[in-house]
Amino acid sequence: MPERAETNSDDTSPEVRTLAERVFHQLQDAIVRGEIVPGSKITEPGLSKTYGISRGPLREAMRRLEAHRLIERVPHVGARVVQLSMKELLELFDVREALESMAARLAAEHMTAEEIAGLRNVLAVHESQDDLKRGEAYYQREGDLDFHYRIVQGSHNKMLMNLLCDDLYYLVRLYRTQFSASGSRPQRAFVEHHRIVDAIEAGDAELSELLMRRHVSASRANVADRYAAALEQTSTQAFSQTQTAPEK
Amino acid sequence: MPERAETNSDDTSPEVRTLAERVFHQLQDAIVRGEIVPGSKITEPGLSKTYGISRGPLREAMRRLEAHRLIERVPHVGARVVQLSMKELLELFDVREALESMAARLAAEHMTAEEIAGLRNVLAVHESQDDLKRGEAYYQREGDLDFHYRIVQGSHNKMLMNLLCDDLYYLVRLYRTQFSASGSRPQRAFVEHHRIVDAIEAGDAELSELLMRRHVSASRANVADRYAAALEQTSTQAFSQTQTAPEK
DNA sequence: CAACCTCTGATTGTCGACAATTTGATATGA
DNA sequence: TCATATCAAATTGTCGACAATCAGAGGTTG
Repeated sequence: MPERAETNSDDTSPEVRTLAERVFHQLQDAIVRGEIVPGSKITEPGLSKTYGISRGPLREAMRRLEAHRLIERVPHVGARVVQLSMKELLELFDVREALESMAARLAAEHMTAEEIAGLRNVLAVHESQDDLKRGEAYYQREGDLDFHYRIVQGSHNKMLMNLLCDDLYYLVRLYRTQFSASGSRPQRAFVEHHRIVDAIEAGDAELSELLMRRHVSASRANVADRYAAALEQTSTQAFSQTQTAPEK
Repeated sequence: MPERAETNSDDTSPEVRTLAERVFHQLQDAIVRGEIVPGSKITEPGLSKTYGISRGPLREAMRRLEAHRLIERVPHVGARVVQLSMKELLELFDVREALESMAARLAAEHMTAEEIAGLRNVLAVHESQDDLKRGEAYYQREGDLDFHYRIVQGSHNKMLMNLLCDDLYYLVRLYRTQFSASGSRPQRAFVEHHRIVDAIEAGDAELSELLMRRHVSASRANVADRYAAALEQTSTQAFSQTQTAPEK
């Protein structure tokens, strides 16, 4: 539970001792949650006024957002929030498949008993919420990432953790708000999660890797299928936007 | 050949229209080449004077270097050039194994005839230099990366390209200057390179992935073995530094 | 009417100065 | 001698102002 530090609305959180840090996290949250509409242009004077800080720290925060691929900057022109195309989304899934399968393999080798217990606990929470039948949204939105988070942590590979947790997962969350449709194959994904934990607990590195690879791959295929179906009946309801022109 | 834009000693290169951009690339090169000694502290006034720019753009460049994991910053304290430990180096190899095997798989599916021809040409250049028996240094240092570069490009996955070429490969080069010893298994790696290209040309995605995975894994094992051997005879000559205390 | 040019407004890039914090040294005391 | 407290120098964080550049409105010309 104390993993991610979110909804830290303001002031002196543990690691936010500088204005640039704080506004970086605030902007990151705002973008991931869709509060700043994807594709829209963001100007330095505007943000400077909104967050009540000077342009100096703001520019540093934007540089970090750019490095995390949450905004795109063009010299002398400006910056705008990224807008993932379906192509880029599928690319993201390929990277996740490679990285997370490796993470699962390493997790099977290095995860401690406590970490495995915590992982099982996450599954239990999901199960209870799934029984309530209304947890689907939460399950797919944040709970699913909790599961993947813990496995990456269990790999005990700091570089892997940085890549997945600090870079890619924010993009995943951004996608989930951009394409309003959630993955929506809860029960199947749920079973897969259990199988993966079983393999990790058994210390079966190869199986863990294989199952995680299939899990991500299936998720990717699901998204691709739904997209194709939505394209068929051009009444694009499920996928709110596909390639809408950048506004303003 | 026009791939990487290096040795752009100064001024108006194609994409370097701002001071922050330029000093970023200059610092990146200086760090990767070891001109700035790893672990040493770098101060803003110092760099500001060295490169003749104000601290504003300099700080933005440093933020980018931080995002690329080439320097480490502590708020209110300062920044220092990263110093890879053997543990981190092995972690880097695990990430490369995951990412590059995926890249090889995608390359087998998407690489064009021209790209494959270019790849074969790279191998030919390596071969001729290997015949000269003195190309070992080049082969292991830059030529090897050329090969991997092209395969990643051939994956046609922009996200993968960004991760590997913009982030990890600079770390790889940094490691090669830090641990002065080169990988040094040229002939074997050379054969493996050929096998991989064969598989890609045949469009065999699974085989390409497997061979690349083994290739990176073998490289990792080689480094680990050499390190263990160097540790045995504590006269650490091959590995210049293992965990030297940060200086100054 | 369309294409091109000009100019204005706004935004980005850069700089120097001031405030806040840390680090290391010096001095003081037990 | 060791530990602690104080202080000064340097470095980092932040700000406001100026210069350079771009996007769009409006007018001109073919």
